[in-house]
Amino acid sequence: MKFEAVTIKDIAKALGLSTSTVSRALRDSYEISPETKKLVLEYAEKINYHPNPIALSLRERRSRSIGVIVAEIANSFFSQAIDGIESIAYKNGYNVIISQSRESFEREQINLNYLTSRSIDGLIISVASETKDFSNFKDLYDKGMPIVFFDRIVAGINTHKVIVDNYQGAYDATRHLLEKGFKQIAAIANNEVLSISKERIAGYKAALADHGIKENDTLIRYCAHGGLILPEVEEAVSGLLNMPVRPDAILALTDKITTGCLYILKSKKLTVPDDIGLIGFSNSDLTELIGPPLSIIKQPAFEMGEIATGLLLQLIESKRPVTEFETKMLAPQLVLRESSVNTKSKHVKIS
Amino acid sequence: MKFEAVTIKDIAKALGLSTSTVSRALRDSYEISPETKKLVLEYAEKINYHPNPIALSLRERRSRSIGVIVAEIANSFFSQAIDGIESIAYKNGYNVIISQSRESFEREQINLNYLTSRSIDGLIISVASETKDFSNFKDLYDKGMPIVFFDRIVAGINTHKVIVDNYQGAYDATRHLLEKGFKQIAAIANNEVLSISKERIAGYKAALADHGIKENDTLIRYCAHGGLILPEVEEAVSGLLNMPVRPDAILALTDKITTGCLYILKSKKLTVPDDIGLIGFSNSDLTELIGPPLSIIKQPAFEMGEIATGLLLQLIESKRPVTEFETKMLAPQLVLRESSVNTKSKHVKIS
DNA sequence: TTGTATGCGTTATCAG
DNA sequence: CTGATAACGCATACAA
Repeated sequence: MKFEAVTIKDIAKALGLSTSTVSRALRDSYEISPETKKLVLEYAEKINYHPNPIALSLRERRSRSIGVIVAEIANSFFSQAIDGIESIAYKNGYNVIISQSRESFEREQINLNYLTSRSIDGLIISVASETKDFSNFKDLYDKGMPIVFFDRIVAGINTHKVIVDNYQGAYDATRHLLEKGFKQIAAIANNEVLSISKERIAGYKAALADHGIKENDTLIRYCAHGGLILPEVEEAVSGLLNMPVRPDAILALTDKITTGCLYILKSKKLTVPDDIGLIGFSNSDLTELIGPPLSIIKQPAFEMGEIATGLLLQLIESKRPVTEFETKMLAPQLVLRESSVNTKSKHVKIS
Repeated sequence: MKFEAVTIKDIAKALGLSTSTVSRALRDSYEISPETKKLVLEYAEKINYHPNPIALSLRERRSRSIGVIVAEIANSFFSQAIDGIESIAYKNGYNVIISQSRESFEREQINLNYLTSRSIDGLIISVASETKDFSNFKDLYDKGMPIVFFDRIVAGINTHKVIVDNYQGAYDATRHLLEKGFKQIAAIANNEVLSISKERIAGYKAALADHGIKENDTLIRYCAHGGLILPEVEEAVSGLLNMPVRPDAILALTDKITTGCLYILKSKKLTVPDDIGLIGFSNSDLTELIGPPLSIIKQPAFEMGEIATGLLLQLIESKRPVTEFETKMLAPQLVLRESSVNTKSKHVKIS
């Protein structure tokens, strides 16, 4: 009843051959007699032999598995990205080991250590909102670990990064609100240090500037922990609503924050867009059903996962270090509920 | 620049010791001189030594990783369950390797083979809707692989299973529709062979019977592929709407089907509950924001993942075969939007 | 207390 | 064409 798997040795013994011969037969090696080969293959099939992947890993110094670290699995954006990651990994015979940072630097680093130390061949990561110190990523990368960053990237490490055009997404969203007649547009972003926050806030500011509206930093709120808990978003929203001059619209810059805003506005009995304007990043497949109609900015999460994995496997298998700074950019999709749907998607390589 | 990790051998060489001594020092073994131990530990710390988990796995015949197979990662129910799984695994030092069947039997079996053959210590699985042949699970289990089924379980294998009280959930939902005055209640379920379909349909029928309504099998539709693609749900919905006597309400028996119904009804410009009643299983964190108010049945997915993992780790670590048939049951939560929120949760052990 | 030898399952190298 | 041997990194039974 014990779980005893069959090994090459078992086959060798049963057939009166040496393990090396059996190995060669299974590997379809060049020098092997057809009869022996047939014999071995048939017997292996019969007793349902499968090579032990761990032994293979030890020998080949590769685990054929890639690590993934995201803030939260149960978040539409990330789960869609993981879907894409798994798809490509599966096609290429790789396993996907997932772990979540829950926006905690400490937990991220523990997972990082845990996954690395040679049990993964490469890493795909979207950094935690708390993370300010990227030296461990840098060290790991310098030691030769293939890494691809996605969504929340780390500047200063010359490896692949997969992101949407966050600047443009936020710009478009802000412009949409402006065109709808909103004037005092507030923005709620994830932690200030994150690449996505910086880029999105920059797009927001640019849109305001282009419409001749003076930016006002008191209208910008950050959620230090990525809005992981509702009270954090509530504080931001309440802070905005209690301002002397109340903003007339909110731009929510992540999935989590958009959802948070929806709940809080609902609890405060504020309807969108009559009482207050709202547009936000969201990847839920239900946002388009939310009433009153809510315009959203949707990221091509699945595709980002696919692309990131393709690049990572390329890095892993070519074994060559990335010598040039490459970034793939995809445009996020602005889904306007009141007007037409604007679907643009493109790849841009920037240097 | 190559990724050369430091090994015990490196430490041994540097310190002029044997690998076994170093190993013992690191393992905090019984007989080892304090000085040597200190020396080794400090040096290991200094050069950032981490044991190679693959070598450990080979030697200990355990990988400290568990496999998870679900239909789709990008599905709220499953991603929440995976969240729970990862939480417990993380706490216990286990890795989680995920893969998706996409409701395909073939892909499920490939993943199964892939994950097993000794690279995982245990398996948590929710079977694909296509799967009718469970012999591979049975064989695997008989060979000693610890397995825990969740949500979509397999009868006839005496191992742990984690499910909600599907019968009761569907019963409550149906009763809710009946109490709202709906008479002709249709049901759309996942593949007929699935445990969840059978249990939920049974609950649905029982509620009808208890209200003196004769069950009508033409009002029950199944999605052979779990409603993975929208057209499949559309066919079911359209079929129902085109019936001579059109049903006045729909009970959607999975997340995917509920979302599908919402989209299809919307495209047909039918509003809920004025044009047609609707209640469904859903785990999205946005369903409660959908307008008009939609009542849903929400499963404790996160907790199910946690419990399944706890049980699995117990199986793995105790190494004893499950001798008694155990099933943990949790009541699903009926979230009634129009009335009060009914939150009941309990553990029931059935035999 | 420490060192030597062995094995976990596999493949590559080198003899035969 | 096939077999013996070493090695991947680690832990342990056995020797010293």
